Amino acid sequence: MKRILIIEDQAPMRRNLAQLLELEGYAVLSADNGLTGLDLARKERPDVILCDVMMPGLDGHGVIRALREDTATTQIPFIFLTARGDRTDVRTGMNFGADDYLTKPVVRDDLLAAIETRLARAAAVQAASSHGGNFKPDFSSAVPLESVLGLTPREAEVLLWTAQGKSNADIATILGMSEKTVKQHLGSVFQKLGVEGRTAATLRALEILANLPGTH
Amino acid sequence: MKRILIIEDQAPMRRNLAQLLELEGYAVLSADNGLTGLDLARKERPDVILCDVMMPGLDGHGVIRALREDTATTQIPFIFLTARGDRTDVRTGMNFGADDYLTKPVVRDDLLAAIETRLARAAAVQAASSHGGNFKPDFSSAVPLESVLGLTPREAEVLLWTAQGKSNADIATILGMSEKTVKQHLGSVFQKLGVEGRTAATLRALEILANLPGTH
DNA sequence: CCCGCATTCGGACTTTGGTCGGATGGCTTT
DNA sequence: AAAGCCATCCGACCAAAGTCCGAATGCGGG
Repeated sequence: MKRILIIEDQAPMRRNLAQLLELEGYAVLSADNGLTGLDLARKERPDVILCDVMMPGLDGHGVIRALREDTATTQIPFIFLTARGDRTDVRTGMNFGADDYLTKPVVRDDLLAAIETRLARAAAVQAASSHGGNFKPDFSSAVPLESVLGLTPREAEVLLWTAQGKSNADIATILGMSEKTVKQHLGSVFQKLGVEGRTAATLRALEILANLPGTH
Repeated sequence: MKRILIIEDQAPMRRNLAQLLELEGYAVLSADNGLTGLDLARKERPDVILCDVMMPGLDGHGVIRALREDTATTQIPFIFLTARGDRTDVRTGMNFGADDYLTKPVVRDDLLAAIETRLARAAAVQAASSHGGNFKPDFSSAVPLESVLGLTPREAEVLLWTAQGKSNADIATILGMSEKTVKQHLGSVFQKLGVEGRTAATLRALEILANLPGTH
């Protein structure tokens, strides 16, 4: 079940929204001010956040700014609620990284449509990144292995080819060395990584090569 | 350099936007109608799309609907341009999954702020999914290997343990069979996957085990 | 200059991985 | 019921991987 966080200082409006969403099958969390809302968002990581702009203390803009600064909450869809016709408010909110806004009084259909759209969008992004081609180790450079695992340049090169499924003989040809030397280097690698066998070493290498930033 | 696609049927407005953005250091692509815009978006995968709503033929809503249906373009930030005060247009656009909107006439600062915000947001999402521990193969079940690679249950189990760096002897103990049998199954696996050696097979297995959806 | 280190290679050996052929039992097809 | 397919299993044999010696080269810093 999807979880929605409502941050709204006016009690009747807050209860209205909560009731409406609960009837639609959402799990609702509520906060009556920016600070406790921010706190709840960080702790609970809701699927969508609904937040009023005008609030005493920490207002909606402050809330989203704080959320967007934290990598843990930065991708949570954020919809804010604003008074009708206040164009500047809307723009500043969107420029802080909000995903949508709704003008008060909130119409039921608009609210539900906005929430569902943002949920669908978040799901699409997630699916694209976790399903599509997420596992793409970068075999273009041995440097990361060298620095992260504390290997020598040559050892790192040998491991790089090993992690691509090459045999010792192949690697010897590729790197222009004797097969004995390949074995020698691999032996050092095994020792430094504390593993036995090339497959275990490959796993360690892939952990690094597949988690590199900026490989797109 | 970031690439921006402008879809706008009115030539003066289109040229204005293009010039402004080029001065800011963006690479600009232009289209004067929905269809060619859609085509360009699919081929070029720009970093941001700027699109007018009112256009003869395929309008802005049609464009975004088509883009959101295709997984390749679904996460491209989409900002649409609308005539002032047309609240319904804005809402339907947002409900199709647009990321922001701007009211015409477009103010320079609003435009740049909106673009930068969406770029930053896309970058944040990307960083979160491709940087933090992305490589987490799920070794809890052999079924995916079985179905995706067309292996028998036993073969899939053997491959599952092989991909975790276990030796044939270990696997024999774990699965309660002779080491010879482990070898036999692995041989079949190699043949079915068209690979030589356990490390190459491990890579193929990880491609599947690390890309499974819903492992969060 | 000498020491440490990375890199290179060799021989001889043990262990592991991989292939080939053969056997069993369950299952469907004829 | 017989024939065939397939998954599972195993033994013997050969090839590759990995280990334990030793040793040569070249490069940088105390």
